[in-house]
Amino acid sequence: MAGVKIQAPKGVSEYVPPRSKLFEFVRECLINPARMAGYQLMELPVFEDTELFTRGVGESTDVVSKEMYTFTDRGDRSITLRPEGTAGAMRAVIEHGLDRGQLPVKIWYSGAYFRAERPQAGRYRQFYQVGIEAIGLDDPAIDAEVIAIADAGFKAIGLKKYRLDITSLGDAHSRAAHRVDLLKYIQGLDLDEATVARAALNPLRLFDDKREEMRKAMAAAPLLMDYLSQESREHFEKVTSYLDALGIAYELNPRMVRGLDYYTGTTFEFVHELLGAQSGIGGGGRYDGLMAELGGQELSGIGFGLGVDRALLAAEAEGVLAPEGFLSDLFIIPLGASAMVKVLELAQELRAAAKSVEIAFGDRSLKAAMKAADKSGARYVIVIGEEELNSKSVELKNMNSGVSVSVTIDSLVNAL
RNA sequence: GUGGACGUAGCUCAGCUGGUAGAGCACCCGGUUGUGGUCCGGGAUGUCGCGGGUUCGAGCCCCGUCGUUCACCCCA
Repeated sequence: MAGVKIQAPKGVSEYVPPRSKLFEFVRECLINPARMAGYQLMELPVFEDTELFTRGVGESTDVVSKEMYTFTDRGDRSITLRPEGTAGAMRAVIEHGLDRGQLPVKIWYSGAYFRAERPQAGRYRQFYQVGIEAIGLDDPAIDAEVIAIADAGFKAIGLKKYRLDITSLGDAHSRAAHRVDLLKYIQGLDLDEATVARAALNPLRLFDDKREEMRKAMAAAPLLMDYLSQESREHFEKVTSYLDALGIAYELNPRMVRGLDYYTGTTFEFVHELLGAQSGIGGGGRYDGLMAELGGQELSGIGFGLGVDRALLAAEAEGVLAPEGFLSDLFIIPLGASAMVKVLELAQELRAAAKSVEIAFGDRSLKAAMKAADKSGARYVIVIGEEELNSKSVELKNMNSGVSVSVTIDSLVNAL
């Protein structure tokens, strides 16, 4: 009778209790620093016009050329499930004219993203990110702040075993000059077909090849850092000096490669030590041409995307537990049908007073209800039956110490 | 997209050279009157991922498929 079992689509990440508690904690940690710095929420669609990504992210990127979930809707429009957040955020900023108001525009967002890749540890087809964008400011101090906000998020989670890689991709002139020399260098190498194809799309990608022989082959390749214009170099030096002042450790990594075409200038990546092949827990950088490319004002911008799934994996690898603040304050056990009404009322009242309350539902034995109270992790438990309804007082039991004290029902709020 | 490993109760796994399945944990009930965590007793649970093949007979062998996982590619 029962049909074939329906499973979640391949490679999606989903979180159910008890692990979802840690997910909630991790995501909150990553969002909060942005709020504390005056960034405001932007709630965006998960699907967009396909062209937004081909134009914004770049057709030469793997993300766009082979990892997008694209479909045609009923109006014959080409729609794509967002593979990243920045392009959509820029589109919304332009569409709502935020770029014509006070600058910088500082926003944060969080949600699901989609990439049709082969799943792997820390790599999912639907995954979660927290991102921020600061638009309309060239000040290197904002670069440092953006990086500091990401770092604060990881620290809030309790992560320790990660490092920050940072580099500068310079401006268009710097990159063009470097590209000529890099291509010349690459032509002198004996490469396989696939690698030649990659080099044609974006020669910088070869710096990221994990194969030992390629690492050796690229060891003497010209570095973009050596081609930076005076202006780019000064900007970058200020960014790093600010990070020094903030006590944020970083590693200059001139071979760092980012997968999205819009990056310019300062770029960075947070890498966790315990994560395996998919070790990047967050990354970002400047995208000084993106706004104009998408039809907006000629404004520079900088932002990041932090991987909630990977940060969670990192937290687990480091033994971080969800804090106790996620447990209930009180667990109420009604005894007998007449007590339930009072219990529902009481719970409503206490919750309105910001106390978290759980109720033992169902007609189960007191012993079973106590066990449920124990497992819920609630701090206190009370039983409400005939006696309590008459006396208007309850035994407030501390589940940790096992000690209980008698308090009136009216004074419960204060006792918790 | 390419390559390797794996797929047995909710979870972690065992299952000898093929003879129609087991453990631990979790879960439920109980250990006499309304208070959990330990202990004791009892209990439910599986189309052995799915489909096909070989065989008298397959969880164990073969093929396919779906999924998981690890790496490459790529990236959060």
